[in-house]
Amino acid sequence: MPPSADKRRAILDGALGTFARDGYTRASIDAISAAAGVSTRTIYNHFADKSHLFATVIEESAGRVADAQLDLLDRHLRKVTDLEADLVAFALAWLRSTTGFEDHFLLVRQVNAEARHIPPAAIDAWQENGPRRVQRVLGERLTELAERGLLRVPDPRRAAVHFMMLISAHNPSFRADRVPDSELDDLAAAGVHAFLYGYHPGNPPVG
Amino acid sequence: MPPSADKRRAILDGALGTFARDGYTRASIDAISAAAGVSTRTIYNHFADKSHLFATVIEESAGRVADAQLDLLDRHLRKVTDLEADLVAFALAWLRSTTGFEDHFLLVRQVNAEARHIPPAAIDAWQENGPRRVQRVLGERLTELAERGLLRVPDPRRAAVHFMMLISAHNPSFRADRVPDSELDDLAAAGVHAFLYGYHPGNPPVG
DNA sequence: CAAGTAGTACAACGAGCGTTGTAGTTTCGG
DNA sequence: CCGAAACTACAACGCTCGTTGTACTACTTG
Repeated sequence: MPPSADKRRAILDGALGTFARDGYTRASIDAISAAAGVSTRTIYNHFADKSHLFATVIEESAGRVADAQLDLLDRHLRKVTDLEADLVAFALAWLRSTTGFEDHFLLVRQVNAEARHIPPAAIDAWQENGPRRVQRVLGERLTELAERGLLRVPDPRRAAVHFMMLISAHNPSFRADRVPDSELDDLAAAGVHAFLYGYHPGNPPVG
Repeated sequence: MPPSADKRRAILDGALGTFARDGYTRASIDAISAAAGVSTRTIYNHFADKSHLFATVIEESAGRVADAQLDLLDRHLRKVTDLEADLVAFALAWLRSTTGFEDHFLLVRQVNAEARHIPPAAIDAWQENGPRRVQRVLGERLTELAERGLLRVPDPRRAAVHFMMLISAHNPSFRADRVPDSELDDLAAAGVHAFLYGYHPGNPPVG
């Protein structure tokens, strides 16, 4: 009888929510086991200790989020016909998708806060398995658009980061405060507009 | 003999560093008192409890950082002659100034992670006393530039946020990894260029 | 059906923490 | 120089937590 994959899944799900909401230190093994519907002992049968559980949770969750985002990239930026409209549609889909992964992005903020207390290897596994993968592919799509003459992209990775920051620019210092649904369209449209034309008065050229 | 202002300052300084590095939960009163060179009892003579101490630390620190940033705004964006060069100089000064406030920005990440466990009033006091003040003034400066015909700024607050995000766009998901000094110039220059001209191939207009 | 193992409930441990009380010491204004 | 009160050192309290051991139950597989 091998350790059950179902229990493992339940533990990871419960741990994600608990770590995300309470942070590493505050999240007790008891609380995680309760959230997972599992005994504390079972957690220790699946994971060596709390820190290994945490590292597994963040890497696994980042992988799933990155998969979803890569899917969005594929669906929106493979065939672009109306540059600005398609970028806005993509930005909106991107923003809306974050609603389904709230615990994950909460957890990312926990990682940012706890960085000093997390082994660099775990940080790197998370970054590589998640954000960096997405940034690379977004950079590739932007490069394709540049090759079609629709953009000017001297540094794909930087352009990808600029794009992501602009479309999610709500409150730079406090990511926890939510964007009201009614402002999502504005946020995406303004972000894409700034990404394309900046704030120089000559732009957009034909405006 | 009123409670000593020196001791209060020492407590706030020690608490800032300890909270910033270890987070609210992990930072023990013993560790804070040791960092401050003060007995634990003195902390409780100055502050009601740990949570009030934390709220005071973040608000106070945010105020000092905001003052420094407002100073930079005054020095760089009052008289602009060469738009792009002056913005790059401002961006660089801004980025360099963060080096002197590392503990503060660490603390901000802790607040982002702990948001659910901090009273909304404390969050608001921090936001108002710090980031929002700076965003408003940056918005005003950008508006002045727009009135001189140097920019097109439909929404000052949004433009301010876009500017700040673009010039500090290093790793969106992991703010803890430092920008090497050698890349600061590139970061500022690329951020300002994107802010002015975006990624549309027609820009910059005169090339 | 029989056996072995995953899972559970529960108790126990040692350690750390926030907070308070107390008694002694330092410091500073009058 | 004296007295009030700010400060310190220290012990104690009640609580929580990570982790482990143990004895019992449930399930799956041969």
